Amino acid sequence: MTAISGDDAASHASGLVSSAIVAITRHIRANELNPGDRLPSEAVLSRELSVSRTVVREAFRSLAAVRLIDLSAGKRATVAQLDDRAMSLMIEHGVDTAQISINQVYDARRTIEMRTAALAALRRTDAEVRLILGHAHAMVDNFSDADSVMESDLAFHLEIARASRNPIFSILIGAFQGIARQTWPIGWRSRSSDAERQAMNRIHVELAEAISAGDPQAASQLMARHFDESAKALLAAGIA
Amino acid sequence: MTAISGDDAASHASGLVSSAIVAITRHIRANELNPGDRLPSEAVLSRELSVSRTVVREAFRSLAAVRLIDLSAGKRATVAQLDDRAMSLMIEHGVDTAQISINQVYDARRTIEMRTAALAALRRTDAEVRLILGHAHAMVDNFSDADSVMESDLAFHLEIARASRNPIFSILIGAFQGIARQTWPIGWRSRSSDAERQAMNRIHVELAEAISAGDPQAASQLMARHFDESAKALLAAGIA
DNA sequence: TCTGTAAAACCTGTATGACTAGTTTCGCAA
DNA sequence: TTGCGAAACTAGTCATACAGGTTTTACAGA
Repeated sequence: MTAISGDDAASHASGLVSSAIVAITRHIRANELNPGDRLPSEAVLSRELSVSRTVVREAFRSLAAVRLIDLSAGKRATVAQLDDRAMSLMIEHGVDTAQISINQVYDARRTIEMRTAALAALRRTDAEVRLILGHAHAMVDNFSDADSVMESDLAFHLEIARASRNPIFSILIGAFQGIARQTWPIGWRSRSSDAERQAMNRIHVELAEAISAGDPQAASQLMARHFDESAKALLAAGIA
Repeated sequence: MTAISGDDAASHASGLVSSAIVAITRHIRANELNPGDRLPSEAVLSRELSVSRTVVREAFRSLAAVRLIDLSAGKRATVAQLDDRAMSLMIEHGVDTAQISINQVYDARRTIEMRTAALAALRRTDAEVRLILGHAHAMVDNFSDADSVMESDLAFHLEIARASRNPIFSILIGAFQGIARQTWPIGWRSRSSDAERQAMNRIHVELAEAISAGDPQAASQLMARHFDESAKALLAAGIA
């Protein structure tokens, strides 16, 4: 285990906390730590970096916020597994503060999900196909319960992202779901007839079947169609 | 200005710091704060939430780490503008800890940049076209200086993302550049002849011209070709 | 009345010490 | 050898203090 060097060679960001953050990430890299591995305690770091425990704690909090490390009472900090929590916060903040529009989120999702659908068609396991088909059918079956349909919808898209076997896509799709939960009911209500709603549900089933059949082109095109129709529904409801 | 409620209705995350984070983000939402707007001081929040200043500070650090707020000495915290710093950290951490492969980063970039190229062709201003063409030509002109070519290359892609007018894409492309800086020289060296290198540079010029001409299909296809050839070069260098 | 400036008030960054509560380690006893 | 309990370790939170920025206030001069 390499000792942590206290000097602040990299990073032009000022402040002891920033330096500590750099030192800690360097420690993770230098020792090739993997998710689950433990970091030095606050007391040790505080000594090695010659800063107060306060500074180390704030650095730890910062790293935990971007999900590089996990913190919990009594235990040492550990290297974390990637997840979408931090990214979700950022996206929601962007929308809340009018820096990102709903349409922009939709376009990003469409772009990414056309790809996840194609990759899922190529790479999905049988177990994944069962899950994806299951969510699609659940949407059709429970279509009188909007909330339940929404949750199946979200799970459907996330499962496709997982089947694409690229964690970047999973994280991004996961991060968009907070916003999706806010806009989904609007799209649902703007589809005035049950027929329209079931038509949307049917696209999901067709998409699941394309993935099941291992047809990336069809999967990608169906995903595109799905997003285009959702965009139309939102437009009808006045979402810019 | 609404007062901040101290209760912790939302979020199952335990701990006073997590509660404070929730309370502060709720404050931003409830008061519809925009980038640049000031938050209450640590002392005020500490009083309103009935926690120590330590807790508020750690919450602030967490929010600053995900770039929801800006901190600086003596000044009150302000709502921040979105940028790619936090996302960069996450991506680099994912690669460092073997949770994300270089190929996965490339696929994500390819997916997104095919779209930014198409959108840029549709939406770019004349000023943006000048910048994009400028970067492409700089690559051709300075091609004996690898470092300079790389920086132009990165700036080229980022400018296209900007011209796509979707901040989500800008942030993502920006976030990938840290990794790109690490792998770029490998791809460059694996192109053994100057002819090969200039061929790559020429694709950039053609792409810039497609964007300039307002041809989204061509721009998208050239971007795809560019990534496919880069992937080939990396494959030749043994990057999985 | 308006303006410029200096002092006062305010605010964050960092350090220290203390105490609680959760976790790991280690040695002893069965 | 195993199981258990005490000791050592560790993080969470609080209170306090002070240095060094920043903003506000109030006063003096025009």
